[in-house]
Amino acid sequence: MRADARRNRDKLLDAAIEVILEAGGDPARDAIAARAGVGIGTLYRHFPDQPSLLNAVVRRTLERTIEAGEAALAEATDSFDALRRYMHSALDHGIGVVNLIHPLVDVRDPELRGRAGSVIETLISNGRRDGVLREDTTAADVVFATIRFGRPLAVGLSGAEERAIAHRHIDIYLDGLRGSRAAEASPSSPEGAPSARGKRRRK
Amino acid sequence: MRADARRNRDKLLDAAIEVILEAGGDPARDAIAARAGVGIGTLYRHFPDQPSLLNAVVRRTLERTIEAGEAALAEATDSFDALRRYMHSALDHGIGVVNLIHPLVDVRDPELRGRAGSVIETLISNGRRDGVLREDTTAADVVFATIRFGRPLAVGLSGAEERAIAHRHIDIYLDGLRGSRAAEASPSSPEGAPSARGKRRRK
Amino acid sequence: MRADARRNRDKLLDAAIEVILEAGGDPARDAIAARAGVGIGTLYRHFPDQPSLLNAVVRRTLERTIEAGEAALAEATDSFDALRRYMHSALDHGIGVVNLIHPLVDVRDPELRGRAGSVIETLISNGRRDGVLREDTTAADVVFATIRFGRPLAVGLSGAEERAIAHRHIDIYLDGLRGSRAAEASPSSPEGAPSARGKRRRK
Amino acid sequence: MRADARRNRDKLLDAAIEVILEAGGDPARDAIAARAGVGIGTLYRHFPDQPSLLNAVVRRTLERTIEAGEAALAEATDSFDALRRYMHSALDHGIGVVNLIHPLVDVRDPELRGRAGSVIETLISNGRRDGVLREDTTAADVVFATIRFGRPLAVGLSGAEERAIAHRHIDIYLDGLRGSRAAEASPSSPEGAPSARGKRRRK
DNA sequence: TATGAATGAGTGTTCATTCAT
DNA sequence: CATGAATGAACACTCATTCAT
Repeated sequence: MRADARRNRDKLLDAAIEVILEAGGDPARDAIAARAGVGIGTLYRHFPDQPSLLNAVVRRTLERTIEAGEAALAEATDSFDALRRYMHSALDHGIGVVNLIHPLVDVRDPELRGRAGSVIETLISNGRRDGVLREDTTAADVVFATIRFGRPLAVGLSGAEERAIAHRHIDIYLDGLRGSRAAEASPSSPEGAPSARGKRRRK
Repeated sequence: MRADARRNRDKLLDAAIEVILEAGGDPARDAIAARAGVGIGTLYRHFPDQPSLLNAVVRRTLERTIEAGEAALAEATDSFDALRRYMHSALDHGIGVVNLIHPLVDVRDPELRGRAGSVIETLISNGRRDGVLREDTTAADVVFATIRFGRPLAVGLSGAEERAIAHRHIDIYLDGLRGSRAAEASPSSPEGAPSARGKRRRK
Repeated sequence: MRADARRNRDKLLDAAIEVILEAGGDPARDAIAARAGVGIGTLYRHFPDQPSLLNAVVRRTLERTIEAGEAALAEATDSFDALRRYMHSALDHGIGVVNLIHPLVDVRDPELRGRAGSVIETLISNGRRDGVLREDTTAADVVFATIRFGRPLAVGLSGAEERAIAHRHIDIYLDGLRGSRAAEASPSSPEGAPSARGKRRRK
Repeated sequence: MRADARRNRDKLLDAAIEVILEAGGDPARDAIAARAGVGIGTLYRHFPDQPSLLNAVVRRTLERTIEAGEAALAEATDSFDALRRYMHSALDHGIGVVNLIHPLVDVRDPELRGRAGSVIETLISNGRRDGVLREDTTAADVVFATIRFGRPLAVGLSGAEERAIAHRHIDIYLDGLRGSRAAEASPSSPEGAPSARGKRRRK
């Protein structure tokens, strides 16, 4: 691939992430091309259809998120701190796009999925081993929640406000994931209730 | 207003809420009309432009949510339970639409805003007074979070899975909102609440 | 026909003439009904389809115009004055609607056509007999021109300005229809010009 | 601008003038696009909204009309002939569109307005200087009348019949604008009539 | 009989995608 | 390869007409 073509491809992906995080999951094509400073034809040359563009966007975001998780595992002072670093980093890397555009996306790459799953599992199992996470913590509690906190609330807040609120929500949520206190505080634990309730609640 | 016109208006609002929660914040007009079982012209008679429809949707959702909050304050066994009931009810009443369509909406009714603010403030101040919420809990910690948990993740999950995950996330988040004394304050955990709540919550 | 029904019919016709002269030849139905102060259903009861409404409008206008012509013949001081009175009266009676809506109208009533034709022919033949109209004056020179001057210019002028301009144009045009002067004044007649011009003009 | 784009723009303007003169002032967009032989999207690319299209149409017509007037001033044998050439040319160049679509149009270009006004004023002042126009001739007598004669009567006449009638009406009207003989021909002028008439006529 | 709500075909406009330059 | 003009299907909206109240 020629150098200029590679450069255009990168500009397009960056532009797509920006536009998606600003305007939602169904980005206007010319908006992306205009943001990237190229013609609409160039966008279609690099990404002939919608899935190919969105897949590339998700892939780029996932790669960055996984790297953030691996770094967190390597650098964190303890296993709770590792999870915390991971979730905040994912937010900063735009993990929200995954959710927004997912219906149209199909990232199958086994290597990528493997690394992503591995990072999450390690974060959770370390936390449970060290007694800093609830015993019943699942991957869904981390993955889906991270995606949820990455989505813009889109209520007219500035980007800075959005980010501040999201980080705050993550901190509170992480506190809810702590095992120790929950375990101590509720010896006659209500743990069974939620799942039971869940079953009854769904129609 | 004629009886049939009122009926159609209600059908349209219900349909709009359904479609918005399924398909996102910019619902296709014919989809709403078709869902309501009326012609497209009828939709435009009742809601001549997009803001008027979305405002009505938000208003209806807010009214229901406020009522749920007032009921929670009246019926809850303790102030943490009241907040818990409120957040789960808001989710069940489709609070997520508020977020999704907010950019186009402008609900100014002071009476409604007053009631909404009053419910939230009471829930939080009661909780802090009783030492079951973090000292630094703010309205934003409740309002924005409730909206966030109300939004569909839209990752190809069924409606039932969506709801189960959202309720689970709320429970974890609520645990994170517990104050320092929460551990001491709730040794006799609120076993009854969940099942009772569960029954009341289903429509 | 009940008295109130007759009243509604009249109100609708008056409203239709007003709306047509203001907004052009394709009047919006609800605008007419609203102007008349009745429901849209009432309009359709009286005039089940477009032609029936427009025919009634044209008929009413023609009747008034014919009466004006007959009065002009009876009261005028001379035959040129009769024609002048007729054209100005036709303008005041809204003759412009005839032209605007004609494509959709089909006034066949032989009696009406007979009276209309008779008035015009008498006006012209009297004028030629008295030497106050060009020898070559035809019915088309009067009928089509009268319609033309009755049409609003619609260039943002007020109703009063419109009427003033139209009456002024009629006076000038009538002067052009005078016979004596034309005959004497253009001995080196411009007759050749039109044909020569005609050749150049047609593409 | 690319050569093909320029070509399409011209085709669209020509088509718009044709359609407007045939069908009236609110031309159907697909009709224009179809007449021009392009897609509807192309029309919107060149003229994103109605005013921009109609402005371009008026501008083109005005330019042609002004050129016709300048040519008439340069080539005419006398000052009455110049005015006659101008009015007939304006008709041939579709001056009628100005009137039909004016409410939606806003041609502000000072240079264009200046040239247009200058041509008209010169035509009239020359005519008055040479004694071939009524002393009280105004620009409105020429401009508005020219527009009026340019409008189709739309009474089911063919294009050729329309044009023949309009040119005939112009010739008669021009005769009415002659000054010298008007004074001589109507010594017992009907001056009283207009005002008396005026009283009766105004409501 | 009058009313105005409901209908849906028709028209206006946007935007994803193709293709000539 | 890059560009941006052209295309037309899809969606938004209006309004003539019908019909329940």
